[in-house]
Amino acid sequence: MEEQLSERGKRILEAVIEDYITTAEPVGSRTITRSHALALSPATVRNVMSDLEEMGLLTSPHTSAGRIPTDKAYRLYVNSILEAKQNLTAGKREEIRRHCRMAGKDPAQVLKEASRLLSTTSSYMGVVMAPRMAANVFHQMEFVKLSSHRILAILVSQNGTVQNRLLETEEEIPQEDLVRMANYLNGMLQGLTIAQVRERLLAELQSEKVRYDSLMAKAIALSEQTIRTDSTEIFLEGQANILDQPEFADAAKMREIFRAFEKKSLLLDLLDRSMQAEGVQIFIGSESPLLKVEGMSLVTSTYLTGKDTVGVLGVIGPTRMGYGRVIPIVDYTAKLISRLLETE
Amino acid sequence: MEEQLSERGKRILEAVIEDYITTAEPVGSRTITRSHALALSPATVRNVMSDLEEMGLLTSPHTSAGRIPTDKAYRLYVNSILEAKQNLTAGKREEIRRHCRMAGKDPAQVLKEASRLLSTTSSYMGVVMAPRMAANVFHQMEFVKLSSHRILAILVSQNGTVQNRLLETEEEIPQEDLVRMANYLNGMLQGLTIAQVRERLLAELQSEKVRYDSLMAKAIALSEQTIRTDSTEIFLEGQANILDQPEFADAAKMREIFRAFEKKSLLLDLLDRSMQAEGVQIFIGSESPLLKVEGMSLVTSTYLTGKDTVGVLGVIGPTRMGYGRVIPIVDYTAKLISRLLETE
DNA sequence: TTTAGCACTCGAACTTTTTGAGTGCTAAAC
DNA sequence: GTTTAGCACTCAAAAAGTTCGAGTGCTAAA
Repeated sequence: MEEQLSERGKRILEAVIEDYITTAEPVGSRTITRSHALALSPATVRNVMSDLEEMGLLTSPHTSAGRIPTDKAYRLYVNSILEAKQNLTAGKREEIRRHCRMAGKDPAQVLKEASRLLSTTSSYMGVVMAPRMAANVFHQMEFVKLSSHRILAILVSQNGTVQNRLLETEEEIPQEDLVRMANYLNGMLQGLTIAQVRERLLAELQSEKVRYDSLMAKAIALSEQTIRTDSTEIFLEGQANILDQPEFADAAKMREIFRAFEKKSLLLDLLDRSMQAEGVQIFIGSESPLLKVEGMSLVTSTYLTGKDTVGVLGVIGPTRMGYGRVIPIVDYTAKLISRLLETE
Repeated sequence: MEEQLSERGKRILEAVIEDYITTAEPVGSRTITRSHALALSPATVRNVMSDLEEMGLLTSPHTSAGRIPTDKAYRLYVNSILEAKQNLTAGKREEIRRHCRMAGKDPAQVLKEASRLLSTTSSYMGVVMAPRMAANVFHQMEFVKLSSHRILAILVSQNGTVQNRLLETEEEIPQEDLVRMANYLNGMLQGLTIAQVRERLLAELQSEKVRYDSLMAKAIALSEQTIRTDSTEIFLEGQANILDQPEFADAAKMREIFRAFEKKSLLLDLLDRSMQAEGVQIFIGSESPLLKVEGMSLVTSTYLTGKDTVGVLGVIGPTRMGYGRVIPIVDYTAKLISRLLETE
């Protein structure tokens, strides 16, 4: 631990990690000398590996097996060793762009597609957290009368997000009243964020002015109902991909993972956390309670609309994940999505 | 085969099936005499079971194991033996109703919720096929201008289904033109089904009248773009539930199942097929190519809006499924959904 | 400092043995 | 003619025992 890692140590650690990433088997000293053209004998490598184990970077599942990297080793790997390799080949870029036919899709569809995209290109799980509704900018509201007592309220945000809600009314409201209500609201709420809209509506409900105008009171009540929901959506795609990972081959483990990701609240916490900082972030196994148990890692990046960070997306895979491959994928996808969501 | 099934044979077959459903283990003659209070010795039961095997209703995985029902036996079971037990307890009904907070949800959300509901109450997979968009009745169309070259087209059906699409336009279209376009279309398309709308739009595109009115031509082109998509949506929920089924304990099998249900086209075929007949239908293992390989069964029921069968929902589980429990769940849920989707 | 050599370890894979649930058949009992 | 007790037989699954080999740590020589 205290001793600084030598250049040679680094190279060998890197070799162990990379072998382990591809094979999922404990790596022995022989294997390394063969595959990684180091001019060293297995015995020497063994000595170094022994040092690395001392430092808490490697462990062996049992005496007579090879060694596997610890979470600490992965952390070191992604922080310092991996640095240089972060650009995507033109081919991969093309592949990502080709895969994503986003024309004519509204934001929710774009994000879902992005999640699928992340999962297929990485061959792990793709995850996208949608922007909080509250941060969207109100554009316009519409009341569509479906039948005498049923009204469909449609809320359109500046970025093209549509939210709708069926409302049942006590008494029938004539069509022209609905139009007037919508006009009134649209005038009042133009350009506010949804969060501000919510505040405004609540304030308005109290005000004198409204109390004497029953139509406007109704308008506000209806729109308040429409806007009430605010669950942050998470798109999680490609869960079947992790079935192919050898470390999850046994049924019990699989079940555990599926259950863990079924309730999305823990995942939400984690994604929220990764929204604090901008750009690519990596959570490795034990660094998060959700990932720890299952031996998973998460690579995320925030995405923007305009200049504001609004959401986060990423890839979830085994701790033994091809970070060098996944990081640029996540990075590039985030930038792509940011561009697609631009409100122009 | 040729010999008709005796009353005693029926009772024993029923016993085998019910035991097998609960334990997932081959059932032996001893077990039956103990658990099912038949006044018979194991030896007698053995003779009868031997007959049943002859008839192709039972098989044994190997000589010294108990017996398991064949698909043919399940078929017989659900057709003739099960009949009487098809009503749901009040408690279960209450549970289903309680689970489903549908207030204010549009049809798509209702259906998704229904699928989840089916999966949790049955503890298998829930599946719902949404009504074909083409069968919906056009209610109104709206063009919302988001920015100079981006228009959000919103299509509302009579039943509250909302479909929207972002359109990029070459030149800027003024707000009042958008309103006029919408009015024109709404007048023209009122009350048609979406299928008819599509035809009408294509016909209109050809017509003389439109050719000289560029605004209307534009309107029709835009709405035609909006309406173009027609993929039938399928909501499949609770896939994690099948992880708990002992017959799928090994990883390879699991993977196979997940892969099979990932591409939904085969499932779509099957669901389409079950829409031919009204009410509850059951597909057992070998009766369908999709289910055969994985040893699964499907219990479906059609649901209606008004008097028209519009969609189908159901439960997918192992062939060894608690049919007696699942059938009423599916039946009741279908009726519930039909009621919720009523357009009044 | 590096490396060849060697005894040692220990899980994985394979083989053998044991166990017991379950069968089919026969002959006696009802 | 059914039904049942009795018994030899079967065969997968579990348990116990073997073998195998990748990999280690240590020592001593290069």
